[in-house]
Amino acid sequence: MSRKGSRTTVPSKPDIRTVAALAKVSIATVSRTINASPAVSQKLAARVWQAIEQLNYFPNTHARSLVSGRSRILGIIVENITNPFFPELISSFEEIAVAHGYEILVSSTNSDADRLTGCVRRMLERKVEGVALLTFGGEEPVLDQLAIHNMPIVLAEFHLKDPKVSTIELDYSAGIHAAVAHLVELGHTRIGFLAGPHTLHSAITRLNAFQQTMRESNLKVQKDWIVECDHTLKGGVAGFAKLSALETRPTAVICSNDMTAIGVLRAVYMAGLRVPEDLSVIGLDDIDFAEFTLPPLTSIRLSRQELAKASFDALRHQVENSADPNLQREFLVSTSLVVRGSTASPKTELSTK
Amino acid sequence: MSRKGSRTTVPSKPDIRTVAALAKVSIATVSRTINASPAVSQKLAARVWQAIEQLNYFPNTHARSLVSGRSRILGIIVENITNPFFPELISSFEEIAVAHGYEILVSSTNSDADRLTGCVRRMLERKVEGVALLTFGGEEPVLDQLAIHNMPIVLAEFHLKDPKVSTIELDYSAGIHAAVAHLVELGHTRIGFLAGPHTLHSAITRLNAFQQTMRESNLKVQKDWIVECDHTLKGGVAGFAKLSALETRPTAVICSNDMTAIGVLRAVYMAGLRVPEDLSVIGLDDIDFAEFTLPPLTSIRLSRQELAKASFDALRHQVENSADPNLQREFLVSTSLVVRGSTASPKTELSTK
DNA sequence: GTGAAAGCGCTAACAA
DNA sequence: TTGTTAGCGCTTTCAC
Repeated sequence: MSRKGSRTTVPSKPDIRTVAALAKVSIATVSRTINASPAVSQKLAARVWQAIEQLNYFPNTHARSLVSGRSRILGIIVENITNPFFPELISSFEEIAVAHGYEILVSSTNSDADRLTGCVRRMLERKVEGVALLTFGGEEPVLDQLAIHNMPIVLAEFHLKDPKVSTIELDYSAGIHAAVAHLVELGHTRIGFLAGPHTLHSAITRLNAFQQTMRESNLKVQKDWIVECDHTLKGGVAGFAKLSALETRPTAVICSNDMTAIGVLRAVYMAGLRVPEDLSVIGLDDIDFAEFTLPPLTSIRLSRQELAKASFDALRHQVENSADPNLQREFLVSTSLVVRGSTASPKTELSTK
Repeated sequence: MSRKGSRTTVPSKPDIRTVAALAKVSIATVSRTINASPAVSQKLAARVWQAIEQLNYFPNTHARSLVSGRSRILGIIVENITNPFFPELISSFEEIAVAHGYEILVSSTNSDADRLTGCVRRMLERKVEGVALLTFGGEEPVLDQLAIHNMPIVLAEFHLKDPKVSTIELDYSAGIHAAVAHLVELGHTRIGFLAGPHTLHSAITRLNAFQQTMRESNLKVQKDWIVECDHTLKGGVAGFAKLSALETRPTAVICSNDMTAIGVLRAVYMAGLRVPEDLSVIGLDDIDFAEFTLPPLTSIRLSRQELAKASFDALRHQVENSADPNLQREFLVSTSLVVRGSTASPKTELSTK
């Protein structure tokens, strides 16, 4: 059977040997040209490129991956693509990856362990070269699976003594410090915290950073001023409901993420109260939306660009230096406060209630 | 050279022949078992599955794709992943695709022709089996490229006489009719429209649907009540600025998408005015956020689930029935009005100004 | 029902 | 420098 079984002369999908034939060189030379091997003479390279143009040829990545063992695909698994924080993160990650010749495979787990397992499985099947596990929690079930396959991974806020695992540490203290200081300066002493789900590392770290900061600032935080929400808009609404049922309420609240904060904004409004007059609220993440809420949300900024860049760099380092004995790396992404309109001095009558 | 070059006995990546050896069958039988070919006896199939479990084996998709010519990857290209409409759409699409054994490749073009070209190129290289081009405009430059490769595609609001191209028609009239009727009922007669960029099909269709509806409702729309924005939050702010500079202003405005509407909400607030008292605003898309804006946004719902499902179905139909002479299909996704708090009767003094 | 063997399109030795 | 060739891991005839 002949290799090229096309029945017509229609511009059928060109093949490396179609190119070779047209350029009158061997397929090896075509391969070398494509891969920018220095061992090709200018003359032949030119002929090859011309043939490539003419045929509108491009290599089959599956064949390439199969033989080279390298797919040039990176996986990125996020917690919830519906939280704008993540699309912004993915967008940055994609941009950097594509610029470096990598393709990305995106998946969202919605904090569902089964979905996560499925994602990882599919990524393993597709032979991704590394995975950025940006779920901020719940990654334990797949860690072994990934380790078996010796897969480079990067985790946020989760340390592992494995040379293939890099960590991105998020330093919330700077931002949270600034947030508390900002509130104190405005005259607040009763500051609450709407936490994220305790299953998320990020939620715990954020809460801890808050408590630590409050201690350092000699501010007491009443137990019921800390309420666990779920990082969603609805969760913020529910969180505020709990807070407003209290005898002594906080005059300001810091939220574990912006979605929660936006939910609070909404709930306060529905309760006939006003932000920031009746309650100051501060978010965390500083998603693009934060600037467009009513009132504009004061938020602790966590740079998606930095996080994406750190993730990519960690992965790339591991992928491209797999000989290096000490691959594990640690990155630090910091936070800072962006003051907008959702914070103000507490009303006197309320603050003494 | 021996085929299995592993230097150790460490659980190295199992291969189809590792499985075959362990199950004491041929690799063909393993392949048949995996692919659920009926021509395998229960007995052998059981042995094979056991070996697969034991080795924690799964097939190499690149090898599979290479030989079968099918990658089981679908591409989805959206306009702007930063607009929550799209993550919601992608999320649905992914869910459906994964449930049917497909992987997806996501890309966002940001309405940049070069980026689009790059996306398509990469998808072609990865041998996707179909592409959902949900950019709502600007897809012309890549249509030929895709046609050359005989790629099944699905387009929104853009018809093409090509058997490999399906179209999803979005019926805005239902929703826009309802929106205008709602405003009229509230007493509005001066209704403006903040359009999307004229480079987007969806923007044009939406504007046309609005104008048509206004005509049918015997409502005059002043030329400068229609202002072109860009479907972003900032664009909405800018759009309102233009509107408020007018001599005679509309008392209500329908926006081409929710992002624009949310921008308007913000701009009105900054101008010291109020929604809906001073201006009624209606969005389009009904993204999840719409329910959480202040006031909650009245919006024309465009179901992401329906759109995702129609896109997937169109693609799947074409991919799996490529013998069918009449592959081209057309889907219709409808819209409906969701009334919330951003619309009310116009203030008398303003409406007579 | 099962197996042997021929490639899918490409890269990377190895030869020349 | 360039070409020849042996596979990468799998599916799929074609014999048995």
